[in-house]
Amino acid sequence: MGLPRRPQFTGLLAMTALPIGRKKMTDQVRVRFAPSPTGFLHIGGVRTALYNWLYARQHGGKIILRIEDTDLERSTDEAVEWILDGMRWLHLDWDDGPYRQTDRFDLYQQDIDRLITENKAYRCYCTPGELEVMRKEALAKGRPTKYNGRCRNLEDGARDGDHTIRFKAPQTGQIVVDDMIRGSVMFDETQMDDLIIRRSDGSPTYNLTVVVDDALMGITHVIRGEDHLSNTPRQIQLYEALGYEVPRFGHMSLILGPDREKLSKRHGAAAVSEFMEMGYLQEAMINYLVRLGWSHEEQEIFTVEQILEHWSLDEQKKSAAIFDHDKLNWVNAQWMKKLPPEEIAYRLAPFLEKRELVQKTPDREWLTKMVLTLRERSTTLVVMAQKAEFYFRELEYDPEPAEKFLTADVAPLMDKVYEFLAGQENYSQEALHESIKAFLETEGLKLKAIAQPLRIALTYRKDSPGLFEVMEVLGKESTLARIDKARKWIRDQ
RNA sequence: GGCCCCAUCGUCUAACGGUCAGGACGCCAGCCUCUCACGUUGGUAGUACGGGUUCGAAUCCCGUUGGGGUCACCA
Repeated sequence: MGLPRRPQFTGLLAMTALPIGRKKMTDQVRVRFAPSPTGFLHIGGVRTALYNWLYARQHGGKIILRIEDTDLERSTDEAVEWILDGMRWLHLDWDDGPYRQTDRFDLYQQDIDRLITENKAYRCYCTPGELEVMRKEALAKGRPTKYNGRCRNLEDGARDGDHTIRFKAPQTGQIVVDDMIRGSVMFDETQMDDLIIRRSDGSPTYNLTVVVDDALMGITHVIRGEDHLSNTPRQIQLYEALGYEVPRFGHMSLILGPDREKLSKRHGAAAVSEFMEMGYLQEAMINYLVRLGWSHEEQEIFTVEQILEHWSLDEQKKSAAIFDHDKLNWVNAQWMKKLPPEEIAYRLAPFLEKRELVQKTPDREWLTKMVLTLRERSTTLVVMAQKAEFYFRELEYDPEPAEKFLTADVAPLMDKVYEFLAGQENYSQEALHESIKAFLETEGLKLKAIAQPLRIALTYRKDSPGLFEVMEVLGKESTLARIDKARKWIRDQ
């Protein structure tokens, strides 16, 4: 339909960055969002992106987008698109990237070579099958499942063939993670495993690539989910082995499902795209997500600008939060009313198209008026599109209320109302309200007497927006046609 | 199971060691009203347990319990 379509993504929000805490270029904040393109963009990933974005914008820093696609088996281009779409939908823009790790394999290889040369990594010839056996054995005996070090001190050339590269993890001492959210967390190096840093097919693995990239890209703050906390000491060992500066870490609590387990698809929606399709507003998603684990006074509804002004990473709660759809719905409903109706009309358009409801070529102004009648009773755009249906096409009467209200005894009254409305020219809701009230008074009647029958006639349902608003949006012609149709329906009964 | 993290209403969260433990969602009831909503008023409901420290503990310490995460040639 000829509805105006605006480019989905603008870099506009980048300009809302507060110039607070701006520092010299040398210690400028650099954060990154580094999703792996192995599926849909999880809502938890979105929250990570959001926190990084906020942190960068608050500190006048940069945010880098990096696609971690070293898992050649599971990574897809489609998933990369999903990530970008999600970021754009939420207006989370980035300053650099997207980089893809598959474009940077030679960089990782250089550092792997360096580790081998410096005797900080070694070739491991154990097969997946052998490793599996070792692991099962260890688990059965009830103790640590780490690699037994069989190939750790192999003579050069002692074995040949397929091999992985393992990092020789230091085994003495302790590692302290000074976490921005959790405070200091200590790990014992005896727990550290000799991680595989290069697969037998030559591709580097996650723990190596994150470290190399974060170091090379000058990342100063790593903000990510708590599920990465136990990876952190391993990564710190790698930073040190490679002689790179260790960044600051901040591990945010996870989002849980109602059963208190990590939120996933089986809890219902977990992908951004689903929320988009369910008709949630971008503003509401951001608002809801930021309130999960953080609060400011007794405020519930925040614009991005307000979040930027008040939010702070170190005020973030440490405990995991359960995703509450009811609360999201409420937040969304607030935003449905808060955004300008023209804006809602604009965003509603695709949902109307999906229901094939725009054949009437509605103009923007008309659509806005319609939105005004619907927004108080629509939690999402999908709900609004549903409720809008009667404006666009003729429907079957909802049988129960039709039988109850469209009865022979209201027929004469319907006739009178029809005649009266036929004589009216001003179909603004205010005028209609006044004139009909006055008219009914002369008839010695109350609005109540005719409200429900009229409602069924005009909207086919027993629940609807106010009658006068409906008439205004419908216009004189449709209003009369529908009342007439109801009169005939009554007669045919 | 090892290691790590966490713990205030059902849920999201407030509370410099001194508050009748506050707000929000949900739920219930009243009001508003042409229906449904919106709005509004009120109600329901919580410091996991046990020890300390202290004149005084939701708050600090220890333990228990509970929940979560993580232990891959995934990220």
